[in-house]
Amino acid sequence: MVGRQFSNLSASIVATLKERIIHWQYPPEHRLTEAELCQKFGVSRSPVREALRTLATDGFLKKMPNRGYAVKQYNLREIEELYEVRLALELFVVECLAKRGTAKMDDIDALKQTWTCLLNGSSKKDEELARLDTLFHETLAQAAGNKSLLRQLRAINERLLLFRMIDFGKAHRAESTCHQHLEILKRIAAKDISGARKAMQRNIDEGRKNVHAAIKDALARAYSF
Amino acid sequence: MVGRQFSNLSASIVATLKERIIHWQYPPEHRLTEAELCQKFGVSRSPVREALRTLATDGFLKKMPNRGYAVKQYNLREIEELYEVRLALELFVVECLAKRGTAKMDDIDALKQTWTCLLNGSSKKDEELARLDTLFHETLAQAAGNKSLLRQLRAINERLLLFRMIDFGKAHRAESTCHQHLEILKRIAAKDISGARKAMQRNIDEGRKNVHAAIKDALARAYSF
DNA sequence: GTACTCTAGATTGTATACAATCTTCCTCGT
DNA sequence: ACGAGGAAGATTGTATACAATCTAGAGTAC
Repeated sequence: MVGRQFSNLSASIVATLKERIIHWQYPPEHRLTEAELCQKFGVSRSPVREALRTLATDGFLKKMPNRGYAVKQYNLREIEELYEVRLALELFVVECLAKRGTAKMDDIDALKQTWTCLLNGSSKKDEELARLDTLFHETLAQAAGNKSLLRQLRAINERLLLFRMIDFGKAHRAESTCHQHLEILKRIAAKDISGARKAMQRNIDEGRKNVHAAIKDALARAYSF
Repeated sequence: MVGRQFSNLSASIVATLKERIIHWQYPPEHRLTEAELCQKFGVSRSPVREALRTLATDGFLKKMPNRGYAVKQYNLREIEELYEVRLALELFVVECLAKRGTAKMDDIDALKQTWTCLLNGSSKKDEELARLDTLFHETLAQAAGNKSLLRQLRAINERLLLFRMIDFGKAHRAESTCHQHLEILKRIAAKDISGARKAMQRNIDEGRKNVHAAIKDALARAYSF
């Protein structure tokens, strides 16, 4: 939270808690009550209530009637579902882009450059790589020009970040991701719709498979408190 | 709001306002302030605040900093975007169903029966038809077994209801909708993936086109106060 | 030992009061 | 006539108090 300022306490609390949840600083199913957070943040219940409500609708917390909120523990099935929604949206995105052809190609050229560099040695840290990967997919969505779709994709990616960060801990992932991303860009430029879709599907499916394993690691780690 | 009970005032206010907005009982861009709603509903600011916030994140209201909230007026582009997201999600749904084949076919058989009946004369009122159409698409999504996707689709459809109700005012739409829906079901049953996708695309595209015209009607009507 | 009841605490839902900020419009000076 | 400045009102953000409901655990009867 260094540097960033928020207009109200509620937004600040949302950002702080989201950050903590994404970095696994709470055990799964950890309970959060209004009173407790009021104390810790030194504010009244009003902003805390708003923050909890927001986090629940965003899928980071779940509400337990009369028992407060708890950090939502996604199970394998739910994560698969999120990946499926992502797949549905992103297949549509690459189809749009491949159809359209040359419009807005400057963004896409920039992506090509970034990921070519990444392939040629310039290694990055895990978290940075996860960030660039997210940026890749969101840039494509942005180029497709549908703000509503972009917003939904961002919401999903934010939730999946919890697991993707673990995924990118594996070094070998970096190289294959580069190849996959460049393949997607190539197919789009060539207006090869079905090829672009298949390339995107491969990319997302590999992520999904790796996350499968990563989740087990993560859960093991999380429960080892 | 007859019959339905809500656990808290906030939920009740959300439902009431949503209903009113969907039925065009507010002029576009109509402003809603906390104080005003407190008076009208006879409650305090706390539940009203929560309700307004919820409606804003659901896309029914937009927040204007320091100037309260206003009924969101969607422009053509934004509606197109919502239709695109719907298309992306629903193409994925029919692809899943067509791949899977026979599982969960009881739901789909029920749909086939409903829409065959509708084709053979049993005419319905506009609002009922819009409801059945929504149900058709949501049943397919449910059959695909992805709760997250279903939730997103519902959120989108709820917003589009504002325009779809006008669309279904046209009588000729009913018959062609029946044919399209039955075609989709047939292709799914035949495991014809690309055929099912195309049929779904035709169905959604026709809706989109009609809504284009409907919006102009709606806006003309709404602004004629 | 088990099941039932009742109470104390926990927790949220709602109302209200106060503070801070922004908007708007009026006034005053040029 | 026109723009700057300021004051009153509108509006939200935050804190706090009270009410209602649910949970959980202790104690008791059998």
